[in-house]
Amino acid sequence: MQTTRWQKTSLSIGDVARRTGLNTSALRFYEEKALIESLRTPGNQRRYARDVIRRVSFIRAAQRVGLTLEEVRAMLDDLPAGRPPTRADWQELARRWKPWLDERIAALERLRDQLSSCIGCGCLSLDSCALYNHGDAAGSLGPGPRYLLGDSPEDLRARN
Amino acid sequence: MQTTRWQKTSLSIGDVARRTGLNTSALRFYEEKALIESLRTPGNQRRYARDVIRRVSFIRAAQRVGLTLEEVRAMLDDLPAGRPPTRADWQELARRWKPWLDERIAALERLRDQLSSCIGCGCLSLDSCALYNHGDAAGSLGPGPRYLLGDSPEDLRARN
DNA sequence: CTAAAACTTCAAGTAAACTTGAAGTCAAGA
DNA sequence: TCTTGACTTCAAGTTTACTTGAAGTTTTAG
Repeated sequence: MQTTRWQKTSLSIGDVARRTGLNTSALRFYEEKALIESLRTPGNQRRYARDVIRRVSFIRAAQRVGLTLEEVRAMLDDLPAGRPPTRADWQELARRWKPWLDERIAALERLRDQLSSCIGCGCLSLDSCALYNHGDAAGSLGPGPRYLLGDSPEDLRARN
Repeated sequence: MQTTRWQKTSLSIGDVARRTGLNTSALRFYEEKALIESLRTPGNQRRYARDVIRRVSFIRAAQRVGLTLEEVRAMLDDLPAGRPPTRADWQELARRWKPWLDERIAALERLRDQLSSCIGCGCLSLDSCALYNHGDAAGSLGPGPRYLLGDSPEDLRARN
């Protein structure tokens, strides 16, 4: 474990793990998936540029709102290759991301409102109920678990 | 394939699949996970009560906002056993669910605002930046993919 | 009554996002 | 110098939520 003396120019995988809260195995996995990159020491150990922290943090933030790693990779591909991204580069990325996030929020709000008005409605004509419209955009998300940030129902129940 | 003559009292697995938009295999899987239940014909085929449609729709809706099947099962366990749930039962469930959904929406909004103000800030003191606070509640969600409803970044880019 | 459609079980496969373990190499402090 | 701790690769395992396929049975329409 290296102690920060002045300003380190390169970080070991353990350094990055500590600063991002991720496991080293996750970082190697991300590299394998071309989400991050590294140089090697003569002894074949990874050394990361400082901006990898920002990059990893972005990845995690994106995951939290429901993006897959593939989707995140696609977004990160828009960042310039070869040179470390500037503030403007990140801003551009954020700008592109925001409407997507806004849509996501809107969809969640729609669903909440639907549920409030529909789940309790007791309607017997199932066909007219928004809950039963399975033909909408969110129909087939594919396999695998999907969850977001926040509490589980258990947490909520425990709280009352 | 049975044609609805008057009002059927029990539904085959194919009926339920058609009405919910799910695959029959998914319905068997849900039953295995105790999310739904069925009776059997003398020939060992499944027959569902009509309220299974509502139940399945609820499951899908909950999944869309990010609940795991386990979490959904926990919520459904609050419904009365033995008798078909009444309108009041569903209302109660919706009531319990709403604040959770609201929290979720709020968290998404917080994240959006953080990103708008933070990603583009170019701050060099990483420690003070919200993006870099990996110690928050959403830190460890475990393995597996997580995604929600909505467009992928590709969709958004294609649209402009 | 018979053929086809729909159903049954069970085992195995898939995808995403990692983790774990084995077996060995590198780096840093005493 | 030596001994840890940190690192390396690679293969295999884990979880969630299903799907697919094989091999056989039931139901239903004609």
